[in-house]
This record gives sequence, C-alpha cells and structure tokens, in this order.
Amino acid sequence: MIDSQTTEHYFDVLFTYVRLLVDIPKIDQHICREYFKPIVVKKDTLLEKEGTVHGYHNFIVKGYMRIFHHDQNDEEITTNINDGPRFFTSYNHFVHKSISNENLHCITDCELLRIKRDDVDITAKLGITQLDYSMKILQYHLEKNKQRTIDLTTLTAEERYLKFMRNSPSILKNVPLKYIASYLGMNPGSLSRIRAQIG
Amino acid sequence: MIDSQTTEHYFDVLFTYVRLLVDIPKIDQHICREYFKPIVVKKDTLLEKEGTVHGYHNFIVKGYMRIFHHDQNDEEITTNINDGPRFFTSYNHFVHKSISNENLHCITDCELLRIKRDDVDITAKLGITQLDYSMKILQYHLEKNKQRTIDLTTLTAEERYLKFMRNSPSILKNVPLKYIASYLGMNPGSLSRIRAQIG
DNA sequence: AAATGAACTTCACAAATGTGAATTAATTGG
DNA sequence: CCAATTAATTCACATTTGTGAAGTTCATTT
Repeated sequence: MIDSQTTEHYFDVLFTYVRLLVDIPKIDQHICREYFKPIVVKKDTLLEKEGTVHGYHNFIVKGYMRIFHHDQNDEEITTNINDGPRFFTSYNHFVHKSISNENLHCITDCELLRIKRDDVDITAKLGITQLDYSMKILQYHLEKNKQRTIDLTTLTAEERYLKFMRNSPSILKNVPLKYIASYLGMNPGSLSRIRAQIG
Repeated sequence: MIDSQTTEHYFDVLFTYVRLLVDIPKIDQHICREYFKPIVVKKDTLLEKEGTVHGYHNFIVKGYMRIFHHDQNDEEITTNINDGPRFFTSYNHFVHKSISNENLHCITDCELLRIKRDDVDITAKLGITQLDYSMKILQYHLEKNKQRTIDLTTLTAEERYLKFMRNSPSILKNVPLKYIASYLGMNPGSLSRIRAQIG
C-alpha cells in the first residue's frame, strides 16, 4: 500500500508538471485527487498490452517507460521512451477506445498516478482545466513529433544519436541501448559502432 | 475577381471536407462564409514566408502546396506536401503567433479559402463547431505524424517511396521529384535510382 | 559465488544511400 | 519556335548502415 504522505508527494509532482502549461484551480485539483490513483510497479511490468483496449491514462511520477509494438516480422519497434514527470499513454487508441497494438512497458521500477479511461470523460465535464490542458499538450506533442520527423529525414544515424545524447542523457543512462537504437531507427550493432567511434 | 458562383463552390468543398469529422450547423456555416475569403494564386507563389508572422489559416480547395524551411546549410527541407481539399497551414507558429521559419509554397496554381489569424480567435467564440473540430484534426495530424515517424525509422528509402507511390499517386504526378525526395528523407539522386530499379 | 541468460560489442562482409559531375529531358520565357 | 533555365537521370565512387556470428560484459537467480 502507498501511504498518504507519498500519495501527497505524487500529486505535488503532478500539479507542478501541469502548471507548466496551465493554472489548476483548487476545484480541479480536488477532482484529480479523487480520480487519479497512485500505483507502484516493478521493473519490466507491461502496464498495458497489445490486443486490448487500454484502461488507463498514466502519469509517470518517477521511472522510465517505453511504448512498443510488433512489426510484420514480429520485431519490437520502440516508438517512445520517457521518464517522469510526464503523462505517458498510447494516445490514438486511448482517444478512440479501440483495441491497441501497443504495449506500455515500465523499463525500471515506476511510480505512477493513473486514471481510468472512462473517468477521463467524467473529469472533462467536472473541471474547467482539462480541455484547455489537453489542447495544449496535444499541440506540444505535435511540435515534438514534427521535430523528430525532421531529424529522421535530415540527420544521419550518428547525428541522431549525438542529439539524443545531448537532449536525454538520463534516458541514455537508464534505458537499455537496444530500445534506444529502435527508437532512433537504427540497428543495435550500428549504435554500438557509432558509440565506439565517438569514444 | 472571383464570382459568387465559384465562391459558393469553394464553400461547398470546405463544408463537405469538414463534415468528414463534424457536423456544421447553419450558423457556423454562416460564420465561415463571413470570415473565409476566396483567393486564387499562380503557380510558385509563396503564400507565407519565413521570417514573418504568418497571417492566414489556409484551406486548399484545389492545387498542390508544400511547406519548407532552410536548414543550417541553407538547404531547403520540405516537411509537408499536400493537395486539396485540406487545411494547410504552418501549424506551430500559427498557434503561437510567433515568427515562422517556414514557407508556404503553392507548387501549382491554387484555389484557396483563407481566414486571417486574428479572426480565428473571433470565430472560435462565435461558433460551436470550431473547438471540437480543432481537437479532432489535431488528433488526426498526431496520428498521421506518428505513422510517418514509424515509416522513417523502420522502412528503407525504397519502401518509403513505394508507400508514397501507393498512398499519394496524384502528388507524385503533379509535384517535382526533388520536393518529394526531400519529404521522404533521401537525395534526388537516390530517388532517381530507386525509380529506375522499380521500372 | 557460480551459473545462466541477456545485453552489448566487435568484426568482416553485404547492401543501401550519399555525392558530385556529366548528360539528357522538360519547362519557361521571350 | 528557339534559347535559356531548371529538373531529372545516370554513373562511378565514397560513405554509411545493415547483418549475422562470435565473443565479451553485465545482471539476475539460485
């Protein structure tokens, strides 16, 4: 069980994170406390699995997670890797309540706050903040995605790695390289060679 | 000048396109008619230029457009190519009213409906449809972008070209290959070789 | 601490893509 | 319709990245 002091800390992290984009009135904070539940999971847990309708919207308080699916050759493709604090959910299928082909993998031990899929619809009507926040975070992700697309079309594998190294040193330290290689669109072998060349 | 019958046709195209995602009540249609203005532009017009705050949100009724910017070596990078009917705007900077580094290039003669940046804020408050539609189209673009990212990380240049060929034959026919090569993240020379190999 | 398995590296070779010059084809403007 | 310009192709060669096997390191379990 998670004690109330720890839970309090989780919500502190959540609200501090949300405030980067919008103000949260007390009422909306209260709604969050009511619907978001703390959860601690062990390294290598699959929080949501492909072939299912994902049940939760997750906020990483602490830890490293990735999203992956399998391609036509049954190879794992890692499409996202992140640490907390951050919302981390397989977006498309979550919105459309459809069966997802994606997995949410806790790479390390993780501390999370999560809310049930259907409760998200309820909180959207209760609070004033959520719609505004959703819009802003959607825009944020659109921009991030766009930059990633540009990087993939214009940078070499080595340049992509160097950029990742600069922007996400903590992920580099805490996440297996095979996941990072997949995320960067190269072979683990190629990544090793690049790392060796750099020194 | 554009006659009223032609203008009427443009709005038909716009509303038919919007209805793919949401219903538009008569009132909202009326708001659109009031704020969107028809415009016809010649091939190779730069509708919006880098270094400026873009003034309009554009809907392509007919024609082919692209978005491009210059990288650190002053090379053109084409990040989007599309034909009508479709909204086509340099999104990030439009939302944030900041100076854009992107250009909106009409590759062919184009027929457009456009609305001033500041009027978008007005119409958002007048109509009921806009916010809902914005949310949905944002989600749509996020999904498209995500798939493009996956393609760029997992497909070879040849596979990307073959997929583009299948999905966008009309763009392939109507847009110079150098732009398509840039969009697909390969050299014009490589694209030529790939085309030659396929037959 | 030993054993097991996974992750990572290294290597030699293959395949794909980049580069720049030269050529041909297509388009544009007068 | 011709000249000039731009786009596209082709080629030879360089560079990058992929591939799979073998070896090494690292972590986990017992």
